[in-house]
Amino acid sequence: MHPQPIDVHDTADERLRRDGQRYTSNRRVLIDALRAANRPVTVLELIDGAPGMAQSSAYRNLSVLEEAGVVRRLVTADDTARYELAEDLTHHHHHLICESCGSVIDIDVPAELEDGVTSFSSSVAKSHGFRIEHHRLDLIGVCPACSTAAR
Amino acid sequence: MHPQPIDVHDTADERLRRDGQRYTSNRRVLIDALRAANRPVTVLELIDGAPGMAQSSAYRNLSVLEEAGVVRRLVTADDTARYELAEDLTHHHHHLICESCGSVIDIDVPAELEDGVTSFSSSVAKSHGFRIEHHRLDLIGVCPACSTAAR
DNA sequence: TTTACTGCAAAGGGTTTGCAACATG
DNA sequence: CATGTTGCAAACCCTTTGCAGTAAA
Repeated sequence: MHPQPIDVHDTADERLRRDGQRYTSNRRVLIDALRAANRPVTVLELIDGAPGMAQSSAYRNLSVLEEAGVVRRLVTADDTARYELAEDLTHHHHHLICESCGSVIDIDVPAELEDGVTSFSSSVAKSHGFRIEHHRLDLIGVCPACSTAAR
Repeated sequence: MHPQPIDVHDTADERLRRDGQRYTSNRRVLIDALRAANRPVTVLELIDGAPGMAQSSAYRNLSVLEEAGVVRRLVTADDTARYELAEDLTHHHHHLICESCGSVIDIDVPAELEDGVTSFSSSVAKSHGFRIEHHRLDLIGVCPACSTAAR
């Protein structure tokens, strides 16, 4: 996929510069937190994990990072936004969502299924005149912790 | 699937009663609007289409209807909730979403692809200890209207 | 005649924005 | 030193809730 391993910070820096933005320490902290999480995290989680960063800075920076294509914003089951690193900095994946507690886990999908989605996608693009940018395949249910807690 | 055609109003009435609720005229209006829309609609759209219904009633009723399994609440790209009739009152389908204007269109997925998702789903259920309730396969891009407007 | 439903208005909670101070190229 | 960035606080918007009155079983 990638000729050589991508350095997330270098890439972030580069993409921000392209937008006339700077790769500040707040932004670096956010990227590190997202990388460490390995799952989509809420803004509140990010703020809690980065004491000293103002809420507004977190929101503003995430928005700038999204604009630069470094992170992706998701809205899943609850109404709070979650962020993850852009797929070209990690890998293509999908999500397993607990509709009880809202937690999200990354999952990988078999190549055959992925291919099926891709070809379906292009046929819909044609029939509906859409330019399709990406797709989203979520499995939604109740996580082990929540089903245990409900007992 | 259904031995005989389901009447949406009868079913709504029945499911509400089961919950100790009544099928009032406000609720009927919402159901009719959802049925006419044939796509997920925002609460604001529903309120606009039902003059005289208080915002709070719309939100409360949609919530009651969701609880009764008559409607489904979605959060797609923008952060506003959208509602549609429950799938067992319509049919299983997926969504084509414009990330520019937020509009949502219902789409049907080929049976083979659907089967692939189902079997993947049960393997994930096993491996992660999740009880999987449903899935979501969205195609996300830019609708014809928005790509034209951008020119 | 009890219980659910309604509209109104106020509160709630995640997110955005105005502004003056700060930091970076 | 010009422009981007920050923190603070206020504003914003969608949604929820308290309450007193109304309607249905």
